[in-house]
Amino acid sequence: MQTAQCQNVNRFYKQELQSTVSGTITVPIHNADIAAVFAEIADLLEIRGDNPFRIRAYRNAVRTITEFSRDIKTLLDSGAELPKLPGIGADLAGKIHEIAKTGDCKLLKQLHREFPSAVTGLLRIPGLGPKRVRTLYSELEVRTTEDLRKAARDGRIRELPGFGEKTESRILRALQTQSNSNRRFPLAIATQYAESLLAYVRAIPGVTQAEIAGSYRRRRDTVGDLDILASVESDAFGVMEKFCAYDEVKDVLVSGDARASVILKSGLQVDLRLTLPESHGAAMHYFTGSKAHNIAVRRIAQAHGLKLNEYGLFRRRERIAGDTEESIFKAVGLPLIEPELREDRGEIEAARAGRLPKLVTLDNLRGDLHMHTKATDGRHTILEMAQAAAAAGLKYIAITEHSRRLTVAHGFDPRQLLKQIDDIDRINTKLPGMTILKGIEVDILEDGNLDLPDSVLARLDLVIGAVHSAFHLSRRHQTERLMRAINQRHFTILAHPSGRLIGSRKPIDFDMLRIVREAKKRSCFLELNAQPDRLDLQDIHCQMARDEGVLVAINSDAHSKFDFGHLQFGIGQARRGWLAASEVLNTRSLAQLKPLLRRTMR
DNA sequence: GCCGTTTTCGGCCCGACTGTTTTCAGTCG
Repeated sequence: MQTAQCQNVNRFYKQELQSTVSGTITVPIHNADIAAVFAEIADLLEIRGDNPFRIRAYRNAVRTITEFSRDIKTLLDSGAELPKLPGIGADLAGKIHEIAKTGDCKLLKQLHREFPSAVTGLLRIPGLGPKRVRTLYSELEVRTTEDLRKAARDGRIRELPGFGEKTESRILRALQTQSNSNRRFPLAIATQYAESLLAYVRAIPGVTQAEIAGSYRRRRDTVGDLDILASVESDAFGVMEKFCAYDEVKDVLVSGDARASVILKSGLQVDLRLTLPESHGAAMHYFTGSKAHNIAVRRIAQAHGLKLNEYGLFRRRERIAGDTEESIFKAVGLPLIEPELREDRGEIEAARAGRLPKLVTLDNLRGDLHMHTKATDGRHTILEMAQAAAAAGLKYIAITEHSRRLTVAHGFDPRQLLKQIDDIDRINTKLPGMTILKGIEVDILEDGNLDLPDSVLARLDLVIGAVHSAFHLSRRHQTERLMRAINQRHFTILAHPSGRLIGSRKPIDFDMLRIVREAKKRSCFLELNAQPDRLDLQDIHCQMARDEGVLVAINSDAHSKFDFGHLQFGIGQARRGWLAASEVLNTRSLAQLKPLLRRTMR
């Protein structure tokens, strides 16, 4: 049966290769492209001064489409209906069809006749919103940041109604630092700045407690800024001044009684909000977000005749909840929703129905199935890695070196791998309480074959397959490559499935749902690689694996004995993907794990 | 432009800070 399947995949794959070679190339339209059209429409409508709710509808659609896990164009091309998506009505659905079909949108073209596309770029400049951009364009014909710089330098901006000298110089300053302003920091990097700053804030006299809220608390893979929330005694004095005097502060953007924003020398923006203890829970909820989640919860409050803001939950003037987050949720009839779930991706409905998952925690992990040693591109020996893993509370690990194709990493050939198998057998006899499994991170070649022969792979406990080359292949080609890899006889886990590197490399293009379903069929697993610049699977794909019943392995991909700390970031991402401990492969005991890895079962 | 625990029309989340203003608009989160 396996052979027949492989042949099918093989045939399909070759057809795909031929069609690629014969040059029938059409510009692919991805969900991101459709979302980008709607985002530009929203920007231009806003500059035009259109109905704010119409604009919001486009912005909501951007989010919905970006997070929709299936490729819309592929879906529509296959003849399937566009499923009913929240916030997408008849009109927007029509435009989605239009964009998927033609790559363009009449409304956008029409807007371009009123405003050049470039003006939307001006909205990214801090201090410039739609009204000012419109004024700049209509009064001074400012279209680009270059036009803007010139107008500011010439002193023409200060003359405009509603503008002034300060606004003009602020624009000039913003233009100088613009390259940094939209930068998002990987969570692990932000963590380094956050922890020492938080300790500093906690030590300011008058501060009774301080926490980090925002996307940091929701464990997003990157954060745009840090939101620190500090409860202060009612007579506290000088807290803001102390905060702004922090050693690493480069620039103070705003500073009032309740709120201050600063830029650190690293470029990271930090907002501090002060709150009184009775409002701490309300403020934590409010500033943890996400925005979409907050709006949804506020709507529920409204439906109960209540008003929710960062100070509490109110019935008319009376505060009825707010000291803890739990009190807020309870008062609107919901159980506490974990921060990682607060994205308005169904968590409120699940909470209502009592279907919230009990999310996996770091303590649940019993093993780590992906790491390297100094034999290839790691820094420590097998024994050192095993000891560090044991110290981190793990019961088993798998050593998974690169394969020969990855020469830069000194990947193993069959002979080297066989020698390591012997080494591990020897070391295993000396390590009570820790088991080392024998594995490999074998390259998935461009044709979907693996970089080492079955005869060698058969000797291992697990085979992790990974893409390290040919990132550019077409969606169809890439999908078939991965399908073929998963169907290899000894394949166990698909490592860092999308290959993305946060901030530097886009994910490869493939049909994730097809791969997830194939993994299910073949009793394979998907990895959530916990390296801070990977965090791959992404959250929504964890959710997809969960929905399809495929277990996810949360692995450190450690290249050093100090890298087991990565696992906390993997856990954060897994929690964002709704995963419970039972849905994570390496929460299993070794005895439970082994049968799952045994390929003879397939 | 979407949507319905009161609704197919009339709503649509809420407040702080700044600068340019003399009471508020614009921006931001």
